[in-house]
Amino acid sequence: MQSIQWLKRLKPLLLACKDKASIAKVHALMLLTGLSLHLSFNGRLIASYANIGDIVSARKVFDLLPHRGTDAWNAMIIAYSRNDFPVEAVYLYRQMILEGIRPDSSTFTVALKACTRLSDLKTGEEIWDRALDCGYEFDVFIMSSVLNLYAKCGKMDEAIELFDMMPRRDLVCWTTMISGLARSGQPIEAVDMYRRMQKEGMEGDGVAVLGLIQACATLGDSKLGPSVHGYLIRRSLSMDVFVQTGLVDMYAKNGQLELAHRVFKKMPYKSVASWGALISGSAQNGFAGNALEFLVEMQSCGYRPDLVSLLSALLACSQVGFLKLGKSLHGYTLRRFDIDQVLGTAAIDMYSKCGALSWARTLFDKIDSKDSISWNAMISSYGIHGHGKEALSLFLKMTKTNLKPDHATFASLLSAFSHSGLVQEGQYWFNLMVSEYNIPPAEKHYACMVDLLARAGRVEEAHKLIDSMNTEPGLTVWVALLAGCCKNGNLVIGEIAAKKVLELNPDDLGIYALVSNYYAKVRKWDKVAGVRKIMKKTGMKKVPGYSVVDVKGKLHAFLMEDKRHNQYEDIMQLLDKLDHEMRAIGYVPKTEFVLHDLEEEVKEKMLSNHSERLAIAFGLLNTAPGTRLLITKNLRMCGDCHEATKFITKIVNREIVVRDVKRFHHFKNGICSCSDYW
DNA sequence: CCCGTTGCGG
Repeated sequence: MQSIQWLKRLKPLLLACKDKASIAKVHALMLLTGLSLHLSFNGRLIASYANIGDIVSARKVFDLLPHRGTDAWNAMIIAYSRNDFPVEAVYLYRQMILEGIRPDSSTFTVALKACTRLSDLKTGEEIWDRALDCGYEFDVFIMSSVLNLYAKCGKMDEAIELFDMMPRRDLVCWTTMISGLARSGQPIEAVDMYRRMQKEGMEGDGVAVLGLIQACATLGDSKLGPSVHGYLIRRSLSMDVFVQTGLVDMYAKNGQLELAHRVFKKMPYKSVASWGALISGSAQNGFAGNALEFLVEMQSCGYRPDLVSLLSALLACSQVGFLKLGKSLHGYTLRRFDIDQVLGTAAIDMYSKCGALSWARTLFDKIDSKDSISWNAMISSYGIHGHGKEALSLFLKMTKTNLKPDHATFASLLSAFSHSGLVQEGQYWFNLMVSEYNIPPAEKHYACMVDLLARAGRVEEAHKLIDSMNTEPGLTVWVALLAGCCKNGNLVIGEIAAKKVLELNPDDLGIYALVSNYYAKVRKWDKVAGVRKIMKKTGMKKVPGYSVVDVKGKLHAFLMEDKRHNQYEDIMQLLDKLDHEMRAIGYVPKTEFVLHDLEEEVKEKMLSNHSERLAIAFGLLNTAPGTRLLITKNLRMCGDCHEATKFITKIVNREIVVRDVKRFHHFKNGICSCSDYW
């Protein structure tokens, strides 16, 4: 009886222990009074050590116990599970079974959680079978763990089936289903699940609504998100760091960066993940500058950037061609984290997109444990630089390793062929992908092939390939076909492609620009007007085009008609001078690339005001003669600017490298490395 | 009686 009273008195004491010394003091007291023999008390001691992350001491207590009951085993399994040792947790569960200790509901729950962490469906099902044998058929704790196991292992259908069979469901089970659906790419079903829960008389808490928030983040619905946010406020649900970070992530993913920032600024306590959500959201929506500023701000606020934030920052560098910063970030990240494929792959991508293809290759050769993603990144790198042959030889090298080329590898390879106009190779490997590698061609593979054929002038063949598809051809293949028709002009097929593209209601202004260009090319002015009418409707993604030029390791960004720039006058003067010289050697402005109804002369003026031209002129003005220029554009390079740049390299005798959203263009002596396959 | 289950950024 006395020991129970001791237990009651020492329990809060033990829970309040924040360091090893104070736990050890209580431990010593227990040994002195003989309390250590009390089973449940030992469980608490193990838990206390586990709480402060001292797994070694926890295990020492466990090992020294003369009698180990279910509670002690549970405490040790929980200790492993909580401290990120799922393998050990599962191992201990197995040992417990072998030693004939009877597991209880808690044991199964925690062991299942550990399996979920490991994505080990097989062991999980085995544990669940035993739980059923032990009579825990209707235990909601075990059931929610099983639902979560299925959800995390990508078996959402099984989870739904199981969920529907349950006689009683608590809020945690509903929440598991809602966030499981949201994260497995079924956001609409997640929202439906929430509504179904409400209909059955259950109201969600903050955690459940967070599932809804995640659904909105993947749904990309700019109206549903704020309405869920409003619902959260109306019901005055707890807004902890998790929920608030979820909101930041949701707004950021939907491109509503101002709203994301507003929620973020109001957060009383921020976590590293909150910063990460903001940084990655900015980087992924093309706001590279903001992403990098947030990284700096994060550090000055005393937060240490973790791998996720750093990877997002690397992505931002590769978007704007910020080689200098990208390189130092890569170095910094390497020093802090183990070299792994994720970082390696991100860095390969960054180096190659910043124009340092050979550095990318050096890094690639240095990575010890390359996975197929590393190979794919390197193959794509050759592709965007227009080195189709090198991409192929690297691919062949990969087939000699024990890694199998997958659908993504072939997507990289085929796109490399299309950037280099290697039609025969493309057809050969496309066929082999299906017949030898048993990879069913997906939309992206067809898009590459259509692109390859159509741009090479084989528009009919491209159209036939689309007809042969087993699945409904989507937007990307029709856009590829139309782009080919735009280049080579094919009235019948171009008409079909343009119609299909419009039917699919793209939300990207760039695609409408392509349709408009096509109609302009075949002189169907009424259709051009029709497309422009659609473009004027709001609700479409308006990505402002900008170009960035690297001058002595410093970046300078230009928008179209950037008159605020302090060298604007000089830039315009230089462009004027170049314009005259260009015309003298055969340049004719391609005014069809201007999408407004204006006088020809005004259109020509607009062309020479494009951001890429301003960036080139600024670069020419501020670097020594002969210096290679590197320009990065966030959209496709304008066709007229592409033509003009060829002439400029001839006149100024410089190498100009432009990386647009699709690929690299190395301009030299009046020709471009893309052979006009842009 | 308690424990254990669901939730953030790549």
